[in-house]
This record gives sequence, C-alpha cells and structure tokens, in this order.
Amino acid sequence: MPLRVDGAEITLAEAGRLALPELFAEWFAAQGWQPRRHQLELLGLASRGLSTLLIAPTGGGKTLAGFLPSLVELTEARDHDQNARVGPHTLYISPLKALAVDVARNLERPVSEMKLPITLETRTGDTSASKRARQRLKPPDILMTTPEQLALLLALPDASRLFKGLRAIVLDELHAIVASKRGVLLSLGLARLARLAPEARRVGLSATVADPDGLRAWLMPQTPEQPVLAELIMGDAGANANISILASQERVPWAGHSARYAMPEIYKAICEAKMTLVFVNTRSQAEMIFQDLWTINELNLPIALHHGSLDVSQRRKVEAAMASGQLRAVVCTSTLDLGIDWGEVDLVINVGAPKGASRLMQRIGRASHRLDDPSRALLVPANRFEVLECQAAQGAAAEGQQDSEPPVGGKLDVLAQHVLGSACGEPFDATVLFEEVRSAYPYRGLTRDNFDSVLSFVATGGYALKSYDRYAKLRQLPDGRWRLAHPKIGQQYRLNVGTIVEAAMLKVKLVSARGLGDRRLVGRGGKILGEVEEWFVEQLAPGDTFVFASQVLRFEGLDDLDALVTRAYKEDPKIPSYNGGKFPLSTYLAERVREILSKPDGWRSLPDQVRDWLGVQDYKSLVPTAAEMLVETFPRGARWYLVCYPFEGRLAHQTLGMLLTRRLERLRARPLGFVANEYALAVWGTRDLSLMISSGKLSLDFLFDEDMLGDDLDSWLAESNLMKRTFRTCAIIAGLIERRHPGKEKTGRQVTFSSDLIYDVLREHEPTHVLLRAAWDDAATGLLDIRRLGDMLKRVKGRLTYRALDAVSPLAVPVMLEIGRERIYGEAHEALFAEAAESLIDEAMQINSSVH
DNA sequence: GACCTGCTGCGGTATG
Repeated sequence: MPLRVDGAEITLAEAGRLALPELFAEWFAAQGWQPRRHQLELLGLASRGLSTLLIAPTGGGKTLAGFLPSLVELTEARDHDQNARVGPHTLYISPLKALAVDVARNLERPVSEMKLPITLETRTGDTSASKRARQRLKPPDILMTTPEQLALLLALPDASRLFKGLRAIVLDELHAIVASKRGVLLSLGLARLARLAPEARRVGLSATVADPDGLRAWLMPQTPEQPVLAELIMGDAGANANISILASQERVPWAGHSARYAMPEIYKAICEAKMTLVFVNTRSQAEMIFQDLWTINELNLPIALHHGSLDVSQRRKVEAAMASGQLRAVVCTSTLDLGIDWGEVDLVINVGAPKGASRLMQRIGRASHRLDDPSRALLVPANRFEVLECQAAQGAAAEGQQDSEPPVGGKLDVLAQHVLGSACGEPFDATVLFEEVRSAYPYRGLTRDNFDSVLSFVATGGYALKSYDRYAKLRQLPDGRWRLAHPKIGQQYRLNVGTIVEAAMLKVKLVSARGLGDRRLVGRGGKILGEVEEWFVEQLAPGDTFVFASQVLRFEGLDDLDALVTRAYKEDPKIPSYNGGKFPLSTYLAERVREILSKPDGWRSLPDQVRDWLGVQDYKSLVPTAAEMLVETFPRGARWYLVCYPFEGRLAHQTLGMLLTRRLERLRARPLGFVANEYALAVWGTRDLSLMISSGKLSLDFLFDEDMLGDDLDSWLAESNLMKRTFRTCAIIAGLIERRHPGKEKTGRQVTFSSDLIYDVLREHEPTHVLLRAAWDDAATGLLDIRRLGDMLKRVKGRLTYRALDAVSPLAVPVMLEIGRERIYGEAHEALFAEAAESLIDEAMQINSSVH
C-alpha cells in the first residue's frame, strides 16, 4: 500500500525518516529493519492524540507499534508537564502475567540500546510487596500490568494523583480480553481512567476479528447518543496458511474424540517437521495423546506436555526448552494459544474439532514468526462429523473468514465488584459513578434502576440479606456520597479482586509410601505435580490409578487440600477428568458444515469412508439442505427414537433436549430420555412416534415451535445444579462470598456450601435479587445457549423435513453411540444398555432394507 | 477388548 505525504507517494524508508526521530530511525536501520506501515500510521494518529485499534497478525511488530509513540513522546519530552507528572505516562495491560514480563523484556532492548531516558516496570501478582509499595511512590514511565492490577491500583486512595498524568493506555490481545468477564472489569477500569486522565489515548492490539467496529467502540468512552469509534489500522495480512486435513489410511471412527487411530500418522508428521505444536481440546486428551506418542516414539524425540493444570514451574521448564530449540513437539491445550512466541514452530497439528475458524487461525498463527512465511497446519478429525467440521474450517481459513467472539455485555456481578472497589479510594457520588459506568461500552445500555439495585446490594446485601451485618459494605455520608462501612472491607475487596472463579481444586502431591493395605504408610511431604478438580478425586478410592503430569499415579488418600499420590506401574489407568468450560461449535462453522452437506457435488473432496456414509444416508433417508432441518423417527429394540440435526453445538442441543422431552411428556408421548452431541439430538420413548406423527397426534411444527423457550425453562433451571454453579460464580465475583480471607483459605466445599445456602434463601425471599438475575443472564448466554437455540428455532420454522424410517440412519449413528456413554436426563434410574457399535453401524449402512 | 472430551486466565497491604 503506497504512502502519501502532501499528495506525493513516498517509500516506507522515507516515511520512517519523516515520522521517526533520527535516533529511532538509526536504531531501526541498525537492526536491518524498516519501519512497517502500521507502525508509522499509528505514530501519526497518536501524535494527534487519537485512540486506535491496530489489527495485525503475530510477527508483524505489533507490540512495538503500540509503544513507539510513547517512546517517542517520552524521549522528545513532547509531554509538557513531564516533570510535574507523578504517575506513569503509559499503561500497558496484558491478559497474561508472563506476556507482560516478556513484553517488558523486549522493550528494554530498544530503550537501553538507544539510551532513552525511560523507566519501565511490570506489576503483577508476582511482584514483591516492597516493589509494589515503591511503585506507588515512584512509578515508572511505562507500567506493564494486568486487568486485575489496574482494578487494585484504581482502588487506592491516591488513584487520581497516580493517573492524572497518564497519556497512553496500550491494551494487548484485546480480541481475547473483551470476550470475557475480565474484559468487562477492564472496561470499568478504563471508564475510571477516562475521568482521571481524559487526555490519555488508547491503543488496542488485536488479532483479526469478525467485527472490528465492536472493538473500536469498546476502546472508546461511549456517549448515550451514538457509538464512538476508535481509529482503525489494519496491518498487512501475512501469507496464507497452508492447511491440510489428514487423509488417514485408517478407519475414521464413527464417534468419540480420542483420535487414537491417527497416532502413527501424527508421529510421522512430527518426525518430518522441525518443531511441532500439537493442539488438543482438553487437558485429559493432552495427557492421553502425550502417552500414546511416547509409546510409539521409536526415535526418542524430545516431546513435551503443556496444559493449564500442570504446575507453573513445570510449564516454565517446557517453555524454556521450547524457546531454546530443545524440543521437537509439545502437546498442549489452549495455554499456548496466546502470547509469547516460543521457539521456531514450523508445524501446527490440531487434533479434534477446530470449533471455530478464528480459534484455529490463532493457533495456526503460532507456526510462523515471519510474516511472509506461510504457516503449515495439519487438521486431524477424530470422527466422521469432525471431518466435515475440519473441512468447514479449512474453507473459512482460505477465505479469511472470522468468527471471533463478540465483547461480553455489562454484567451486574462485575459491576458490584467495581462499585465496592470505587468506595475503597475516595467516597463516591452515585450519579457521577452511574454516568461513568455508562461510558464503558459493555454498560452503555445500563438503566439507572439496575445500577441502583446493584448499589443497594453492595451497600446492604439487598432486601433479603439486609439484617445480616456482614453484607452491609457501604455507608452514606451526610452529603449523600458513599464510603466503605469499615476499612476491613477494603482489605477484603483487595484480596478477592478479579473475575476468574475456579472450580474447587486439589493439589496433586507426589509422596512416598511403604507397605500394603491397612499397614500402608504414606508420607506427607513431596513434590506438587499440579492440580485436579475435587470432584474427580472424590470418585477415586485409595489404590486407583490415573494418568497425570505424564505419568501413571496411584491415589493414596487426602491430606487437607492435597491429593497424595505415588508412582504406579499399572496399565489401564483412569484419565484425570476436568469439568472445564466447553467451547461450542461456532455458529459460523455450523453453517459451513450444513453447506458442505447440502452440496453432494462437493463430496468428492471428502475421504471415501465419509462420502460413502453420506451416500447411504442420502439413499436411506435424506441429506438435508442448508436451510432445512431433518427430523427422523425409527424403532429400535423396544423403543422409538426421534433424531434431529440442528448443528448448533452441544449446549444448545442439551437445552433443546430438555425442553423437547417436557413437551413430549405433555403430549403423552412418554419420552424416556435424550442425548445430544455437537451436531444432533436424539430423544426416545416407548410410544410409536412415527404413528403419532402420521396420525396427526403429534405435530412436529408444534413440537419445534419457538414458544417452547417460554415453557418450562425458568422452573427447570431454578431447580438445576447448573444454576447453583452459575450462582456461585456470580456470588464470588460480586463479593457476597469470599474465596480468600485474611489468614485462611477456604476450601471449595466450604464456598459451595455457603453459596447453595444463600441461593435457596434468595430464591425464596427475593427472587428478583441482582445476583439471581446475573446468574440467569450467565446461564442463558453461556451454558444453555438460549439465544442460539432461539435463532435456530426461528431458522427452521416451516422448514422441517421429516422421514419415518424402519431403522437407524447413517447420520444418526454417532449420536446413538453417545447413549450409554453419559448420564442421561430423565432416565437416571433405569439401567441403560450401551449400544453395540458394530450392529448399529451394520444396520445403518445396510442398503437392501426397504425404504419409506 | 475397545472405548473413554470438555480451555484459559488473576489475585493485598501496612506494620513490626
């Protein structure tokens, strides 16, 4: 893209000389670099005090671009009141502590090489208390920190003094942060900064996203009238990624997610590359694949493991080994999605469903540092449906389509935390705070009513909890402003700041043991290997074995918050299981999968086995077009099954399943249970569903009508454990329940217990409590995916295609195989037989049976 | 005997 100055086209080098002070231009030249276009553009906008969103792929000097204007300003003392300034000139916010440290280290080089008169420091939870205290008195020019630390800094009594001189705020990995409650908290911090330092410009650094305007608005203080957008700079796109799908010689499984069939082929790809990242979707799968690779690792390649449940020290070791080029492969989860570029990765393997085009592109981007090198990636589908999903993702990548998550909207529990934090500094005026909060993009639509109920919750606990002293956190001064009820509450706030709420975890401690049975003596001291979720350990009996931290361990017993284990040499261990989040199949990829299905001409590019599968489906039942939804009924054993294919992801299907069974119950169809996967939903019962439909007793249009969302959702949800879990998170974030208290850590069980208790009290006495509403909002957008379900029901209205079949169809096999594998709603007490896979597949693929 | 799903991230301060 040519650059123009006063109408004349100029080269980048010339532009660099124009915009960059000589000192900087020389330094660039000494590196053998030319300033990139986006770096110069950002300099230009920053010099006019404009806030900017910079979207660029990794490896393009994006971070340096973000800091360049600050370095120049600080060097040239364009900043007039520099001597008067007490606080930092530039604030850098990263979602990862390690990234803040890494960026600081990278920035120190130009600063020291050019001998710039600039101080820069990091401040995270790892920073020593003494350094933090010193930083308050004498802050650096550039402070690099996390969203949580910003909240803490803003809660200091001298926050306004500290930030008055702030000139720039750099927000790294913005696309990732806005999609979480951490981003919501950060947006409130930014709104405060906008009041303390109205002149500070913002720089957002982001990967490519689906909707840049959403991020541009997120960056800016909003006014009620119309959205205010930051400037936008698009960095040059990198070379297109070279993505292939594993063409396996093996049989691709009908269901399951292990991808074990492909292990030799994955190993071969690792052997042929210099350095490979193997991304998987879950921690337990990372453990499993790592084990499998080791057993076939004939060449003894150095292969490592990296996921979020491993101890930090273990992870740092792997990272260091990677950076110094000692490893040939790392099996990892999304821990390595973001941040630092570790080493010279030249191949990315993604095992299992990609789930989303943007997520996949982010991962693949890890495979090239240099902009002009195409990244190489290999997708390994774990089952037949995933072949379709991989192809959808491959197509999306080729077209540069994005499906990144939009910013999370204003949450009431996060607001409650912020309101409390606001009172920690100086007393605040409610109306001033309300206006400030509304200038944060996620809260632009917040009503005064909602704000007031949050404020009253923080002040008193709300109507139902008013009589308990401990929930009264604010007092009103005679002039109407609000202050903390007690200084102790400020300390409580600081200890519990942040929006990350973890499941109850136990540390896994490797100890020594002697003897057998009752005489077994187990040591108490040992090395911490990492953490597993409490509920998993609760299922273990002493003597059980499981794989963790890439070794087989024997569970010995509990010691307070530790699970004691010893080394074991048994075969068939249990795999540790974590109850983590679930990434749903993105709507965008779902659409593409439906497109692929609906165009038989394109099936040629699919592997033979997958093509045959779809071919038989087409012959025996039907392969739906992109717009319609296929519903099939068929008998099997003593039951009748109804299978539908919305392709909307497991979460939405679970909710649909729950609602459908309730509706079928009312229609006297006697449903017994349902099971869902990412693509389909199966419901079954004892009555002849085909007959009910053909005789008009059961109308599919009625069954799938959108009004079902109003049906029983509320009553069902209120009773469910899911809602209690969600409430626990909101209650912790809002400060109703403390996770940490001076002097004592709470166990997960204690927290859960008090949370359940409060939940029941509120449900009975104050069903409209802010936190119940917050929890409902989270459940609706998260675990239940109600919006998506609603959109789907709208989409398929009047477009249901129905087939009454004699027997199971090929497309139904994967979801049918899920039966017996998981706990089934509605049929908890009935013993379920798992479907015998072979007979099910034979029946589905038989083509001489009669067809309706 | 084959089969097994479910991510990541942060976190205090004043005083002795």
